[in-house]
Amino acid sequence: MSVYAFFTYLCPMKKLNVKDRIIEAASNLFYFNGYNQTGINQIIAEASVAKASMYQHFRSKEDIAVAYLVGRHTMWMGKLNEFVANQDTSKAKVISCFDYLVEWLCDVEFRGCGWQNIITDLPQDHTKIKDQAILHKNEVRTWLQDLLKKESQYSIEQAEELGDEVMILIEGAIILSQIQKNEWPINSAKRACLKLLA
Amino acid sequence: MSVYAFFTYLCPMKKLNVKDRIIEAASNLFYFNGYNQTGINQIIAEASVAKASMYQHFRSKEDIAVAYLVGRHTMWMGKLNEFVANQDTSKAKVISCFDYLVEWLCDVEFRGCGWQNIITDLPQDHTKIKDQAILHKNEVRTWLQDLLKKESQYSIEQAEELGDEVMILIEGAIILSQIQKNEWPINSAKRACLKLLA
Amino acid sequence: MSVYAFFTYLCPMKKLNVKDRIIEAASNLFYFNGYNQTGINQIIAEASVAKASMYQHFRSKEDIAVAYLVGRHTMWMGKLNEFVANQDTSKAKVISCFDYLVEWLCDVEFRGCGWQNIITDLPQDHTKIKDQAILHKNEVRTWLQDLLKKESQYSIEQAEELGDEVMILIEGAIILSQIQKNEWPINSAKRACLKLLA
Amino acid sequence: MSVYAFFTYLCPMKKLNVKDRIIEAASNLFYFNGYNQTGINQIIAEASVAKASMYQHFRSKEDIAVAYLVGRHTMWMGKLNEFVANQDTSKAKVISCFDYLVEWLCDVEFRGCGWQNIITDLPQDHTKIKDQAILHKNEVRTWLQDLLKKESQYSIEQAEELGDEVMILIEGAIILSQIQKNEWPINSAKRACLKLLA
DNA sequence: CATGAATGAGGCTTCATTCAT
DNA sequence: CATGAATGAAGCCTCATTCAT
Repeated sequence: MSVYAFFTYLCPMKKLNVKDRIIEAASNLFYFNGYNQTGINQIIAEASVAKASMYQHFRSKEDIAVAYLVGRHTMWMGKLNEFVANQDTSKAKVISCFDYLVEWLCDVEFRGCGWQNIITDLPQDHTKIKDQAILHKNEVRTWLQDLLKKESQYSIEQAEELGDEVMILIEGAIILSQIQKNEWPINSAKRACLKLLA
Repeated sequence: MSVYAFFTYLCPMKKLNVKDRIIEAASNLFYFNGYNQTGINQIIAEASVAKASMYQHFRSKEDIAVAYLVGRHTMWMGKLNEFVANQDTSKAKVISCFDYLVEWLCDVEFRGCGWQNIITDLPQDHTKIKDQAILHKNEVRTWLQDLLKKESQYSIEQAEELGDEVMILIEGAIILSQIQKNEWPINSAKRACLKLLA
Repeated sequence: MSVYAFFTYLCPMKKLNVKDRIIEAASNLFYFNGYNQTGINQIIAEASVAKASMYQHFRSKEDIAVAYLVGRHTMWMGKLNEFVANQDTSKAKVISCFDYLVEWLCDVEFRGCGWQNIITDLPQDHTKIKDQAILHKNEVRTWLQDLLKKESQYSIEQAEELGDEVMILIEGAIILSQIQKNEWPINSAKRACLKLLA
Repeated sequence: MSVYAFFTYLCPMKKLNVKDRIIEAASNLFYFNGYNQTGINQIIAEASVAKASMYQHFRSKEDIAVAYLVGRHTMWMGKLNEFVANQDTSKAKVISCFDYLVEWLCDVEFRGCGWQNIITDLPQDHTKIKDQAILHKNEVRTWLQDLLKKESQYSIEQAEELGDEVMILIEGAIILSQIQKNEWPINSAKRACLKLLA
């Protein structure tokens, strides 16, 4: 299965306890099938956990989703940092983000972004989930800006603006490749990124 | 209510018949609340229609969504064309797309793209809806490329590449402004667009 | 298709008018799929008739079923009489009834008796349909008794008793072959009939 | 109420739990009103159970029917064995089956056979119910044959043939008495049985 | 004689959650 | 820490029938 699937990424050696089994099961179901498409019963079946045991650890389905997103953030940022580590310059790291996207999204058959996917069709009151999305996207944004700020080529202001622009290319590439089930949007985004950072 | 809300855009004068009442009610609910958050009962209540009347016109909830997306496409492209009409050059029209985004998305309180929102959390077998999203995005893509091809500044190849890059900026701006509930992503996207088309 | 399927048996040459088209369509659907499994919409679709046209000819679904049963009675008794016509003696005619059952039931893949099938799962108030079943079974009963009364071998009383016994063998053979989807019950019934009429 | 009505036959003393309450309510409704005439809502109302509780115990309405038929089989065979127990010979036991039919069918006002009634008007895909009918009828058939094999009067072959013939008389008597709402078919069947076993 | 839109009642099933054990 | 029974609300959909045209 996809290396981007298992939450096990976070603790690959230990036998998982109940809470982590729930999170892992829910993570794969939420990401690959969707939050609304995933029922509580599916989660406990997949996790081999009793229903009330689950509600002992999580107040609601939304809370499980929050745990899923927290874990996914750690995993996703970890993989990203790993991926760009072998690039020499900050600018090269930023550009190689798009290679990361290709690897990731092809691997998950263009299932798109876990945060984008979950916030688009949610009850009005599921604010905790929406907050997670804001949090995650802000961290990615800052991560990009921080890298570009290390490039003497750009002023602080330029670095921030460029970071935002790259961020938007990333978001657009993810959602468009998901709709089209094709990697061309990621390639186009990389090309645009190269022009902007020139 | 938002000028982008009512399907009535398409036939603003006539008293709506049952089918159109259903589409209008469903359109607003699907767009503003989400496809999964909207029940058949809500739709028929809002449209003041009996349940079986609804199923006389639409085989399933998915089919209503398809009608919604078809109508929304006409509305959205119409508004876009109207908006950019007062620009002199093709390039200016493309750039003013981002002003269109600002007007639209602020008006709907950053509710995002109807097609992006509906395809991210859907049963596997809802292919008709997914096809509508592909269709819509392809039309926007072609629309952008066709405009840029009219600019003698660019070769055919350049126009196509630039069109794709602008497309990605648009998609990224929409989804990111939706998550952040803020227009900065649209402004950043416009800035990036200006650089790319320079 | 099965020669026992089409109601057309009754008027094989003429182009069918609306009423007859409805009866024919309903007949095949009621018999082969079941009364409860058959919807009004299926009937009008199969008959290529508008819904209100149908309600012009029949007050209710039950009334269509009555027309179906009346037609089926004529058809079924007609085929039976045709089948036994080449037998010389009355007793031989009665015995050959079971050959008729084999031909008929194999042809319709052991779909069983139209009257038995329709009266077993019906709203309490569908008395008109139940009456049709009583009528039909009484006619078959009388038909058998009348044949046996022609045999000088039996007294009137004996003929009536034997007729009832044969009737029961026929009913049992039909329903049991339907459950088992096999012709052995018909063969066993014929064997028993031979013993009783000996 | 009829002693043949309540599933309580199986556990007459204990206070019934939810699952058994469902089976009992459904059993009476399915048998006396028919499978198609009985809605889930009626069952849960009669059983005083919440809808979702019901679906915790049974995957579908068909599954409830299977449980009904399994329970009915135990009840029906039990009552039959009880009834014929006081007969001395195997032959007498077989013959007294028809007295059992009279007692039973008069008691239930000629409502007929639960298995015959349920398989005649069923969706194509309800195979589990149809299988139950085959199972039940096979057990009755074997039960008759086994009894007759104990009679030294008959060879094995004769016993099997006679068993089948009696089986058909039983089936015919049940369905015909149901249509006619009268016990004469059972009496005729008994008379025929006496002749065949002579 | 034909049409198809409109209906109210009800069909079966699933949801996330809580409770007693 | 685990269990699974029980729940109310809601899910999507189909029924036979009537109405205005």
